[in-house]
Amino acid sequence: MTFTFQPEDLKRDSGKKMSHQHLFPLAMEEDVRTADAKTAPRILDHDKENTRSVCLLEQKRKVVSSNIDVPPARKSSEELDMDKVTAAMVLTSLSTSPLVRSPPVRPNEGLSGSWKEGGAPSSSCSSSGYWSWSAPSDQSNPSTPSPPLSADSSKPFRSPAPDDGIDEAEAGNLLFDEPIPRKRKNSMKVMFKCLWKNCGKVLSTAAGIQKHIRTAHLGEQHVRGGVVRLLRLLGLRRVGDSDCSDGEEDFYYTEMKLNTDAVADGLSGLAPGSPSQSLASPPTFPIPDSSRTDTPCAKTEAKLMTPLSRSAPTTLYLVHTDHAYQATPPVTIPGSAKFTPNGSSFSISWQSPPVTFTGIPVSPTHHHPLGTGEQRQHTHTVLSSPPRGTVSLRKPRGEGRKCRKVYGMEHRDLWCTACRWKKACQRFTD
DNA sequence: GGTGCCGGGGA
DNA sequence: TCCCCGGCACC
Repeated sequence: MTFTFQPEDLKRDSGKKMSHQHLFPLAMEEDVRTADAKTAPRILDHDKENTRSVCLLEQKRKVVSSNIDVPPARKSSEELDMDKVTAAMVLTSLSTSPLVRSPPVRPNEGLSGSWKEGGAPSSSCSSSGYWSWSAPSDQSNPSTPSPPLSADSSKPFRSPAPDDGIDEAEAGNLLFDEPIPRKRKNSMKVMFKCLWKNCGKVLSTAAGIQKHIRTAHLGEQHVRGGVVRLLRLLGLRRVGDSDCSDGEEDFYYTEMKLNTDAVADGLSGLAPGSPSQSLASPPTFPIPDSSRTDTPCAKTEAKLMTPLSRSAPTTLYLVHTDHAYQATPPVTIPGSAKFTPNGSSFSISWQSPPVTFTGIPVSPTHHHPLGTGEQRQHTHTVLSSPPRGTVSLRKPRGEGRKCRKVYGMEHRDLWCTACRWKKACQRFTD
């Protein structure tokens, strides 16, 4: 696969090579030293230049090979550095605000690569041009769908993190959403990915990922810093946090911007539910092939909702709660999310009301003495029908016999006035 | 098509 | 305010 960014990359590489001498004199010195050690006895200026040029060539080769895709064999040589790289990358991503972070500005760009969608290609991916491709197509032709995803392009967008299996699964999942460029504009979501080795869990909230890291990786001794962390999560992040008694987990997760469709389509298997995640973190289910299916996104974060199908429950929920007379919770979301409740199902304690997603649509529990069936049906109609333009809060039709039925047309004078006037019957009220 | 009833209009 | 009716939704 060829990338449109390659010229820029090459130019950048050349520029980097030039700047490399100035910006990283130590490395140059080291190279020169090693070269000098080899050719020390016969040091001449000309020889120096030669060795320097050789070093430049080598260095250029290094830089290029670190920026442009390298076959996977490269990983073995650099795998030991990945932890450092990952740590640096996480530091970078943490030191910048997730909202204003600009992908191209990134130290360690050559090695770590910006594995966000807009940045340089990831060095660990043999064909990572997908995300980088989408960026120009975003600008030039926003309505164009993403390029044909060939089979070998299924390793997009990925971090150089060591956990490749999970990343591949996740990346493959992220590929399933088609026109990423357009959707990314209005439906980006920041996810948090655990960078712990062989973990790679992705949660939708920092709290969730921190808790995950804390509990799953760092151990429980960090719970004591929960207050500090809570303050930080409440917007006081990294303020007064200098003692570093806590927050160690910050270095084990990173943020990544995801398309919400990708999230919606593929997030379900990502977060192995630490059951006390915050409300935004999606519950997960064991997916055997690590491919993501629908996620039960019946949560408050509308950002995670797919605009079409998955927004329906939310919309219904909102519409539903708008009508106060419909006292029942929106549990009759008609087959919206195909929950596959495993044994423990999940009664996540997020605020979305008493929904215990057991997979069975719960019928409203009105206590109408007579006419529960009709009432229920009416409620269902309200829920399943789109919000009408004409808000006709038409009263549900009374089920009892009315004057018309009781007395018949021939005894219309016996009707109640309302019935005579074609109004709601006042005699046989429901 | 029958029925309930909302919305509107005329007196 | 009373009375009537068109029209709509539901059955």
